[in-house]
Amino acid sequence: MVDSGRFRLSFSKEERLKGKKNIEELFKHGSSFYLHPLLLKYRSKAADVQCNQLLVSVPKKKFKRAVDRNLLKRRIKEAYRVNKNLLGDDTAPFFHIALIYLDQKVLTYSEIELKLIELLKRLKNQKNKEDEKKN
RNA sequence: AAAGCAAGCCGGCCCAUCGUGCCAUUUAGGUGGUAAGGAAAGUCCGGGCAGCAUAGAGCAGCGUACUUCUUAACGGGAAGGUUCGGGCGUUUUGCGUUCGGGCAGAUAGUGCCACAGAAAUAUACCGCUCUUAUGGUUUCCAUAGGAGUAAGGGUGAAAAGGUGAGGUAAGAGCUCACCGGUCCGGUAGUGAUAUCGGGCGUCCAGGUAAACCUUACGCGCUGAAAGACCAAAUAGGUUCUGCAUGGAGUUGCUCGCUCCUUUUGUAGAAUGGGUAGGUUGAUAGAGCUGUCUAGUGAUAGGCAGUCGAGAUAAAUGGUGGGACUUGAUGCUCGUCAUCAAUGACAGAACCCGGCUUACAGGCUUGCAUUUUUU
RNA sequence: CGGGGCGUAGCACAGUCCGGUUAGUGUACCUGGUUUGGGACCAGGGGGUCGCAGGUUCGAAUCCUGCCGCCCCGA
Repeated sequence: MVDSGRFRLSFSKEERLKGKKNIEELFKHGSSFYLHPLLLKYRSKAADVQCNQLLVSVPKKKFKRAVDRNLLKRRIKEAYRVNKNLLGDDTAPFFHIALIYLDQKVLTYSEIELKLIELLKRLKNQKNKEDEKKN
């Protein structure tokens, strides 16, 4: 399942972050990058997960209409789906990731994708550093 | 044909490809099917469903308010009544028609009615009329007082029915006619009411109940985070068993034995509650489509066909191409090319019936206007 | 999903329950005075679709209805 998911650019239920505990832990102890308009929070989870897990959030305060929030979440999830191989191979550690949209306007898909690629590259670098430390 | 008003309906297409939820199938790859709305929205009403409460009735509280009907129910809807306003027709101030807004009770009681005004629920400020006294220029006028008066003036949103005639010192439903009001009776209607006849001038007399209130009717409370079920890890509860231990008795002492509303520790087993988490509730229903019957209609009933999302940190998106609409630009002015808007409002969260609000564009019907053709 | 509250001058608030005088207070702003000048102080002044739209009423910031915006609470 995990391998096929990685090669086929899928984004299935297993790759979504859920559960109150997981999310509270991520927001309490996770590190973060910010690149307008996205805030990326992450926390490495070596042991108990089989793949990276993602959570997307668009604040209700910024977008009152449910249509706008759904559209942005879909665009972000799509951008992650297409570009998630930038995080590298399927070796541990895996991450819990939260993407929070912080702009006031609805940006187009191409704009969001560019920023997300940049963020994923940064996260990859962070992962490599951690590996070096271990070695 | 054009623009306008009203009502109703539709409200986003096609192909390829990469992905998402659910269902089916399959040897685990995969394949097939299916996937938001008319408002899914606001959460303003009403139900279903679930738990708790509950003998019955009343009080309190909340809601509704012309009539009849409709419905599971409603503050929704239908038909009717009445009144006000607009349009049209007739005709002349009535009737008809159409569109829209209202609708229990103000003689059951209480409260309030600022400012202005003499007076705001009761009144004599100015005025009008008669009269007494005094004075004068003795027809008449002035001053002071008494009586009558609600016609006129002025104030105000509002001043004890309107118009006309008679009447009078001046006036007044004081009297009369008409209109309006109210009460009683007849007739028509299920009824709101309508209409006819008669009585009432003590016609008892303002507004406000979206002030308290009265009357009639309705409502138990909570809300899917309801409720039901399964249940890891950790800690702890209860019971049983083993071992160790404390106290009392037996005894001179120890062991042993017996007892303790069984002290404490430890090991094992069983068991209930219950958290994370999961399953269910939860998608075939007051369903949809067609047709027939009943009814003015809302709606009801029969028959036939049909299954159209079921997520839960929450499923519909990305890319490329083509139609279509709109806008801009270009010019060899064509129903051509290029570019842009990827085209309104807006995303199911237990389910229904309504209401309210948002909505680009298109289509249909009706109404009246203008131009062209016959 | 359910419940509650708020919206009044540039800003922070009264007034709303129980309708009626010019919608008031502080601060900010403007003008003048005071001072060598500034601050503080004193005097005067301007500034309001009372969130929007309907309705009830003679009269609405206030009562009723429907919208809009903001904030808070409940797992």
